[in-house]
Amino acid sequence: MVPKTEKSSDFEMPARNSDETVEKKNVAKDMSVQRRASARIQAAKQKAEEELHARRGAVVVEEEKEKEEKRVKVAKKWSKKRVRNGEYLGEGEVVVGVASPKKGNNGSGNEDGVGEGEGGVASSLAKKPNRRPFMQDQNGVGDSENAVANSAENKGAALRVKETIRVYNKHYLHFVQEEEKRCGKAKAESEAAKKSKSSKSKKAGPLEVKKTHQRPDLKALSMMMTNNEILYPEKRIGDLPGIEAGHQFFSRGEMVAVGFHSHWLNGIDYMGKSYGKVNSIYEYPIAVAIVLSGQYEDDVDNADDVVYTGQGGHNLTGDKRQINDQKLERGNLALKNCIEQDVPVRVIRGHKSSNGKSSNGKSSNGATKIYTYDGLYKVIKYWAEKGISGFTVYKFQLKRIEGQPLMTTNQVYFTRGRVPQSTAEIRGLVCEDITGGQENIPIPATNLVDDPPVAPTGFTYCNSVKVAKNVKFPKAATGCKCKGVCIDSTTCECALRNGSEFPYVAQNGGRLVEAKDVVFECGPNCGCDETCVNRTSQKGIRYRLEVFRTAKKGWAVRSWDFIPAGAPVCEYTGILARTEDMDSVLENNYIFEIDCLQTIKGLGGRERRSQSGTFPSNLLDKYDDHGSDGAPEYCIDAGPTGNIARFINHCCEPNLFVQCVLSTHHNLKFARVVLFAADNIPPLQELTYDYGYELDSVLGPDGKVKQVTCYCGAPGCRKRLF
DNA sequence: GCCTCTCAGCTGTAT
DNA sequence: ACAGCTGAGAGGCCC
Repeated sequence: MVPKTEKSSDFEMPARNSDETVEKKNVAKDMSVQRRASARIQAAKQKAEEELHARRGAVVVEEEKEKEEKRVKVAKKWSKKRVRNGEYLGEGEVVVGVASPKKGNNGSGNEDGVGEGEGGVASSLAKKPNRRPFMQDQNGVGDSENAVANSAENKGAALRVKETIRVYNKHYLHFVQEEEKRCGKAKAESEAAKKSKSSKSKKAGPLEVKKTHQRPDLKALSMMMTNNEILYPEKRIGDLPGIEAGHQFFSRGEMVAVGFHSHWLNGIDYMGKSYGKVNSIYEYPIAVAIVLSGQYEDDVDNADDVVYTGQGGHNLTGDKRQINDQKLERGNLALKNCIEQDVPVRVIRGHKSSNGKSSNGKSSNGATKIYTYDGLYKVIKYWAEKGISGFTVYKFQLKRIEGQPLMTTNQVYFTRGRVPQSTAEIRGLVCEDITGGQENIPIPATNLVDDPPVAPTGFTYCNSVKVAKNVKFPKAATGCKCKGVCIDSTTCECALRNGSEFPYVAQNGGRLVEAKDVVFECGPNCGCDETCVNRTSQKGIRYRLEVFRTAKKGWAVRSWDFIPAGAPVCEYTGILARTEDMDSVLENNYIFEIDCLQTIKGLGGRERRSQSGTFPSNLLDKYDDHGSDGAPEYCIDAGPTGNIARFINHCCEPNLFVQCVLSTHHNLKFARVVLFAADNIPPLQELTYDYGYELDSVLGPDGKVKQVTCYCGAPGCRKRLF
């Protein structure tokens, strides 16, 4: 393969991921050694939020008040259940009836979130004096004028949707953690009981051990309802701001969390008769959303016509067959009423993922089903017929409303179906494995942009961090004394360092529950073995990744597998060097400052992860020698040598986040830098993280502030990389 | 009008 | 294979 000099026009985001340095000659003594940081700067986002608030205006205040009263009611209703649901109380530790502004200490470390002014964007659009349900126009599709006026708010709304789902995922993982703890305890108790039983050979009392997990997804939803974290808690007709046709959800729970379809079990979501008391425009019940489950893969693509079977008459506990006649009531009646009153219905299609295995043979993901919003449909007609079992079933014919964006195959189908299954199927393959066999799974490179296509060159692949000669790397710390795998978070020393909690859940091969200041993993001197969950980030690449060429951003990375939120993607490797030694390096875009300490302390414009101070000050005393309150002393240079992480691009609204991890030693200055999934990431979506440059922080050779345009394309893009 | 009770509805996950 | 939990709607109760 012949290396090719890049055309500078290819690099509007300068020299990111290029293997050949661009414009070197123009830079004499450039101060612009651009360094990535683990915490992002929020200025631009905050500004956008403020503008949004201003736009909402004072009118909304009154409406919010009204809404607030309703929230209090809902919270009261839910308070009992919440107590029953377990110990984890979620963020804000909400007291009944008090609406809590939430801080989204999740994922990318973004602040704000859903809670603050929950449903705010929507409410300004939705609220009419007589509480008429939200509807953009008679067809349910906004006219162009409205569309323009709403587009800016929709951007914010899309972000709110994303944040809400992150909150849901966080609650979900907390409850998985709680359940794993409970099951672990139950297992240990039952084993102990067995032992004593056999030793005594006496009849022990019946010990009921509930092994199965108790639906952490449902608990997460309960939690969100209690905390008023549901983005759109009131049912609405028509589209919801921030969710356009083609939007993918990864569980029924996500849709409930957003308020897109308000039940995790029912197929038909409808507004009941009680809505008629406050709004006499319609005859209720009327349907607002339906889920077509599992029958989609045999359907014709872009099918605009749907025949939907009504609900009822099923044998719920047994074989799920029809055992009774369906009646024209509840959801069925709601759909019928939609015909007569010309009310559009949101149609969501559920698809099964074809397989859950990655090429390494391990079970790779948690998503077995995804749900795609297919747009607004109108119910054309309905009829009753005798079903296969001989009982009456109601059928509803729905037709997609015209004027909505057409679904492409990629949007409609789960993209996994399009993923290559072998190297022979890969289009534009330029390198079968850039790792040279160093990773568990080969990482191919593809190039459909350049002519002739070239492979990434100019670096040596290394799957672990190499230490520069002049750096004294800390010695390995003493570890925990656990045997086998660490289970008891009250005795495992590594868990104690994490605040008496394991930071990971075992589900899907290990997932980080939430972003932390720093994660203490088990290391070489620990008593546990390599299967211990507290070594999650040390297990190498888990997903089938691909390096691919883009037109504007150089190289980029995507996964062929679904990556669940909280799963580790890769470590950032390279040469661990002193930051001051890097000042003389020209145009190196691969330097990552290890700024764990600065993030914990919120120094240098970095956003703190733990607002509530979950990182105890005594620990900070223990792991910090107070010698470096200014700039990070050490960095990782992935320029000459590095791994897959060096190809991952920046994005202002990324799907990965940076997590500092300590495993072999406990020196924060030398923390490992690991990238985790902030969201559920579908196959073939580009992987990105926030480089975290502070605006105006990079100076050019002339001493002036250097500005570089960002081309990430995110709706909330800050327009500048730095 | 408010409160309480009943029951339809089918997914997610472990085995 | 099986646990899971909301919310519509009906009925009862009180003012």
